Amino acid sequence: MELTDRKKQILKVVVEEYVRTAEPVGSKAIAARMGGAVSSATIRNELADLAELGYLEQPHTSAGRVPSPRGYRLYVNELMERQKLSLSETEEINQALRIKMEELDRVISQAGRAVSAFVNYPAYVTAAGRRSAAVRRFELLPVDGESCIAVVMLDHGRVKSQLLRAQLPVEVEQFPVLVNLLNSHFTGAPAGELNQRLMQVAGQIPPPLFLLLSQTVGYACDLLEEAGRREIVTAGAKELLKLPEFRDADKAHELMSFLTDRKESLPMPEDEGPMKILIGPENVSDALKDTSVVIASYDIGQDMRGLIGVVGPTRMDYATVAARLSGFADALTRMFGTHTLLPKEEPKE
Amino acid sequence: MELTDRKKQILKVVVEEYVRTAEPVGSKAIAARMGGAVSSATIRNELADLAELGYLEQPHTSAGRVPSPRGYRLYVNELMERQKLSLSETEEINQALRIKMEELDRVISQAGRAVSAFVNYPAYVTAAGRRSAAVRRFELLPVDGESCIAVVMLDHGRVKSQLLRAQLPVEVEQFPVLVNLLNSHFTGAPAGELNQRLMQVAGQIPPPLFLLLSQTVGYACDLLEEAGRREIVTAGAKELLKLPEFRDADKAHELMSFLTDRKESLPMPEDEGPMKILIGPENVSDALKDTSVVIASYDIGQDMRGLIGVVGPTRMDYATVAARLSGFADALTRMFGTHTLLPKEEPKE
DNA sequence: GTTAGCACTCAGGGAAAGCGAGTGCTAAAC
DNA sequence: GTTTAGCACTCGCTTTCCCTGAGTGCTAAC
Repeated sequence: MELTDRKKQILKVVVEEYVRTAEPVGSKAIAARMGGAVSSATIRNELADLAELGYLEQPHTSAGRVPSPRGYRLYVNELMERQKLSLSETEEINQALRIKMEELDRVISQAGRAVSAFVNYPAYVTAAGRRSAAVRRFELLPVDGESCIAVVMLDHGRVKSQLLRAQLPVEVEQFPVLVNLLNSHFTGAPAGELNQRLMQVAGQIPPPLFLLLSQTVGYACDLLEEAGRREIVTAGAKELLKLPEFRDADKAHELMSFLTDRKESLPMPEDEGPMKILIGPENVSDALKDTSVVIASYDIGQDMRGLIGVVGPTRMDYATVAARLSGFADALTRMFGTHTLLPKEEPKE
Repeated sequence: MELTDRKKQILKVVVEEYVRTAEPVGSKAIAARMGGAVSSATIRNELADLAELGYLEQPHTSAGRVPSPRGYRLYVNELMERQKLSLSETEEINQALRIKMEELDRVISQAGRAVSAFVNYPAYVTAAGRRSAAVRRFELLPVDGESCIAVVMLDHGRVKSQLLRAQLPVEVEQFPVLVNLLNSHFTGAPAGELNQRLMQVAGQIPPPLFLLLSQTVGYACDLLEEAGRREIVTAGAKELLKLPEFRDADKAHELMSFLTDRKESLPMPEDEGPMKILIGPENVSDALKDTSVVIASYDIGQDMRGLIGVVGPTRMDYATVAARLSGFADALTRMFGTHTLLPKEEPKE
């Protein structure tokens, strides 16, 4: 038995109708939506074939048909019409991203909320460097005899600073020495190596200075580690409650717990494709076995990359979600391209 | 009719039993829990009195009794036994707060999650200054001819920095001039005044410098505004789904939306008392009319103050929540007292 | 290959019945 | 006056049963 064009057409109608109503779709309804060209009896024959081929399922004998994961997959791969965003939708995205680009974390969490509100499903957002970061430059600003501000400049122009307190007094003249030492020995190296280098210079400088030094390096290590660790922000878990498949509080609770407490297990594809759709059992995590995830990637500067994902029931409006999500990803890429949050790395390096 | 000791005792049992089981409490159960000193018939008479006095309600004729908000209030004010935290609970709190004290925001959001997990209800956390903040000191670190790092030191030793790009080249020798200007004209003032001062010096310095100056001041304004604005973090909304009163998805959704989208309306008492309990209709927001909120405050340094709140059904285990919450608040206060995140303000000022 | 017709299936909804926890009242006991 | 046993009554909840109707699968005719 082969998959004729008409069968595909019917599958498409079933998916779209089921997505809309969340109710199994009957032969009559399909015949109606196909313009009455064929009768419901014909449709029934076709439906039986589609079920046998594994594209449709039947909740029980006397109910309509529901797409199987395989059916959704075919729909997504071949049948789905690529939607374009309307002008007002594009405007909505831009509006949502019209935020002060302060820290990356904030942008990401704001983006998460916005995406979720935009697609009406829970969403998650991440950003991670493609290679490990390193300190580009150190600076120390004396505050008083016992404390100073450590300024650490990372790649991509990210700057962080913190107040340090040396327990022992340090001469102001010593600071340039320390800064020199920091910049000559502790720049350009990955976090793991910094502590080794610290050990190497341990004996060569007086204790008060070393204390400050190690505090600064420790701070830098923290920053690098934090920059390397990808932070995952989830938003809009509450959207689940609007869906009929999650009216059951236990089910909703389970997935929400997953979204908030085990974010790390959310799918984070490494490959570079612009968009990925995981349907039901295609998901690795058990908790996502009967949900679908749509993931788009966006660029942050040259070598950082982020993901936006949307989690929903397998009965998801893939066409709309895909369109909106990729619109969002594009907007983010554009925004990071033009904005000053992460200026281009200096060429002279 | 007066409120005898025995009536109070019965009310206490009703509250505690109802909190435990979420089911209306019957006369027999009460008699049993009071050691069989009186019969259920006697209890019934007392229950009728308590209902008439407004401390109890009856969902329907043939059901047991349920505390009214007034009943809970009496319980909280007079009847509730102040619980002490067990050693393991104290340890659990300390464990949860054993985090790197990086930025205030992170500490707060981590604390929110921890509190929520600890009491099994949604929680929220805030921090706000008691008076408006001001910049204590500026510093500019040249990076190359066109950009520099602005370091802004606020009260309480909070330091923030950002990379600025002047569109026009600036001589390195000019930076100390600029820093002087910044420190002499733009420190100690509230955010609102900074822009006025910027106008005053506008004509007196060359454009490239002024550009950098205004960027720096703008950055400082943002920081001050951000520091003044109290950020509210909510966590653990999903805990609601475990409660029988929120098995209804719509109800849960409504409260969750409130918790995530209209946080600002959560109760934030101004008065200094260490703990506040709002029961059902005592809440101002409609969305909280049949929930209760328990709020504790903690100190951050000398003149910042934070709140932790817990939101739950009126049928809340007030004794335990109150004990755990105040334990948490104490732990936070202690932590901020000893930690270096916000060192004491220098006395010489 | 398509269609009309028809018997069959089965979830969902509503009515009816039974159950049981709990009440309120009365009258007797303390 | 307070407490208690006894008893009739109430009423939400659960179960059962029946009915309805949407939808199917099959067969036979087109």
